[in-house]
Amino acid sequence: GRHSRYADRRGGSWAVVEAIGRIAVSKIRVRFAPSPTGYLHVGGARTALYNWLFARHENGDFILRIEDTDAERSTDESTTTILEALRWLGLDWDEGPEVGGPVGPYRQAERLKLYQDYAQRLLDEGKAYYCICTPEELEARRKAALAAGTSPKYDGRCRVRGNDLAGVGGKGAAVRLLVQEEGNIEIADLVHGPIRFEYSDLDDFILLRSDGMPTYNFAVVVDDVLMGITHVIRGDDHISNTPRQIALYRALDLPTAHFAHIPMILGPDRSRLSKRHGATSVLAYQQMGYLPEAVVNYLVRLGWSHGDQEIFSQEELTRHFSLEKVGTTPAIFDPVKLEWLNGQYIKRTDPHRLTALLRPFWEAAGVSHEELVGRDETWLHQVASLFQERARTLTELASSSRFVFDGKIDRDKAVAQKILSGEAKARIRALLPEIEALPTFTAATLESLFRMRASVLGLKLVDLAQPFRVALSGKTVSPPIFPIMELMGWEAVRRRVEEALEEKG
RNA sequence: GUCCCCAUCGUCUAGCCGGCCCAGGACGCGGCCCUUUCAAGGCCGAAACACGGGUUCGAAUCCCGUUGGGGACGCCA
Repeated sequence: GRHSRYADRRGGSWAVVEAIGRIAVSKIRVRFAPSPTGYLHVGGARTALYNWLFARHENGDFILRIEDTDAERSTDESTTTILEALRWLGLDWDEGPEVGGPVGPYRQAERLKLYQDYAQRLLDEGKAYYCICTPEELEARRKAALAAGTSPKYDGRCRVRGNDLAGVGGKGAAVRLLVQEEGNIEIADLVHGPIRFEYSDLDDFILLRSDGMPTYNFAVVVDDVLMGITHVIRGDDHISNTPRQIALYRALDLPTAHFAHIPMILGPDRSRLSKRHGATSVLAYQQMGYLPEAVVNYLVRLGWSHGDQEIFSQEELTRHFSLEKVGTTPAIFDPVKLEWLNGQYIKRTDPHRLTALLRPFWEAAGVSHEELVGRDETWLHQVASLFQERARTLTELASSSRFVFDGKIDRDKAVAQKILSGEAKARIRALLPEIEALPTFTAATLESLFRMRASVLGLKLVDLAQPFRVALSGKTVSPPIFPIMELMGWEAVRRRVEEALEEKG
């Protein structure tokens, strides 16, 4: 069974025995292994999320590994950003950068010796060989093959030469795996079911580049083995890498991990999600005023479902998540539904947290820092809660509630002209002294005054309230105006209204 | 060119070890209700089993093929 797999594994290799000795043998172990060549995008985030949920559900370990073997493109800044995004989403890792762990280091660039040792072992056993073809030659041959409409596989020309170190020198040569020609490889994929490949479709792929750096496929297998990874959960686009990796497990004589390939997330044009499809960076959603739990909830439902349920708490997610319920169909990222979900989460957020989250967004919307710190907490909560029902993002909430503070307002000129003209202005002027004469300035007293005047004038309440709304907020869209007026206070209300009345047009 | 994956409303999906499905939920869209506006909420509506063959008393569900989409084939990951 799955829980005794480590016992089999112990015979495999000295390093494995050593590494595995340091971790619990019956635990599920999964990993998320981004390459630090950019920000964390929503596709990667969902892969991380599924790994994390699987680990939490199974009471296993979630490991973070940085795949930075491409020195050209990897940056520390990128690593930092990815870690930040994962933290923001609440995906904490049990082992990895910054937290350490028993089978580290967790950055591939710091594990080069390990890969070289394993490559040497394969070389010694005659399962790998040196290749002295230059990248330029290979590139030219590949292009020619593609242009000719034939298979661009490596032809194995260096294979026959043998590992004559005197001739090759080892230096400057790449190391390739000698792939057998007969037989097949079957992936027992936990999402797709069995997938079968022929060895003959594979070529002798490179393990170590001529500069000694490992390639992706090689480093992944060495690390997954040494880190005791039991389940590899990753994107569909890795299916065709899997037979290569399994060939490597076999050459190394080690039991393979379980694989689960999840379908990719596509753009609206059904092609791979990319920058031209708009915001794909996880942290961009933070900046646009999304709640991490909304993003998580949206992402988890892209490819996974639990009956008719749409909204899940984190506890429900870890309780219900299972790979069996992950679908096989690629999903299109729909920002509109994300926005809806975010609105749902904003509505459910308690005012304390909401207010805390809102501060930077209010400042970004033009509320001064002084104004913000000058207001007491309860007042801020009231403003936040008055607007929280109708906002879909924190940005939207902040900008629509900005006018309640003593900041400038952006009056919608067209609307203002229409609503604040003629008779409406006269009504506002007539009402101001009456409001001032009110014994108390509260939402309740304001509303009853407005209702009374409306009935005397033979108008609807809205006809009287609407001009005030526009005068105060600059827009027709806002929460109930009387509570807002109460929060603003009589002085601010009068000043705003008078400013609006003086405006031309 | 070779290999692989996928195929239910516009989108996310339920159903898929066959009958409970003339296909359910959600977003979005349209309408109505509620309402001082906008939202939120409630109710109603339009909207899908890619196509063709089988197997079967019976298929969205199983099999084959076609078409369409996607991925991989790198000294990128």
